Amino acid sequence: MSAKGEQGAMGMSGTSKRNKSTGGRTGERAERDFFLCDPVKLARKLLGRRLVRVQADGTRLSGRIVETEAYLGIEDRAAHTWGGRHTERNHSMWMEGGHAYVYFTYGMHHCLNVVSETAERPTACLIRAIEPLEGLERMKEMRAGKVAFSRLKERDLCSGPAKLCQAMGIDRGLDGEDLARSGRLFIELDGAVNASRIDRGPRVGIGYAGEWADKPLRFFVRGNEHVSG
DNA sequence: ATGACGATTTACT
DNA sequence: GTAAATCGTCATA
Repeated sequence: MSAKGEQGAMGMSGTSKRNKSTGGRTGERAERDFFLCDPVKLARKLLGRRLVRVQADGTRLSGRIVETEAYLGIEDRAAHTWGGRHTERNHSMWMEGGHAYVYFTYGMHHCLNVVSETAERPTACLIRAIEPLEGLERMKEMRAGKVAFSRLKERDLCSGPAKLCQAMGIDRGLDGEDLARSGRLFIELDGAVNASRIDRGPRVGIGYAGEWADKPLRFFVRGNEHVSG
């Protein structure tokens, strides 16, 4: 495919330095072509990358993506676009790759997807977990209220699709956001994960999807503490 | 207009 | 381990 933004291009040897909690250096940003591939490829490519959320007051929150799920669109019974469904809620899944699809569920939770492929194919990747890197204190505040502030551990902040949305202040106001252009929500390319460190398994919470429930479309960084479940 | 249902999380036995 | 919370969305009527 395109030369830019492909997997494995980043420094693999131990010399690359990782900037922790204070976000001094900014990484190279994911451009449009990064997202224009099938959702399984994107789910793997997203692992290790940095999800960045810049809040209204300028606070920068970020985390390393460690768990994703691919949703294959019309044929995929577990996908919101199954059978060609195109509704008000899932409209963003019918946008070009690189847009955000944020939906509300269970009457209280939001989940973030990264749309893949072109507008003709309504596919996406669910971001299921990130490892917090920047703005941990702010994330803690955002999460507090549900869980007693003092009892919140780092691994409680973003180890689930709705938790990370709460921690980063992601809701339907960011539905349809273009991650390739937005200043509020985007992906930085530091830290691709080697294929040998990626495990896969069935997707979570879609038992209703018949044969599609068993397909191994969930990807995660093996052994990472922030992976859900 | 209405009823059933979640791509989840938390608290509790 | 199980169950409650809680309401926007969608299919059906």
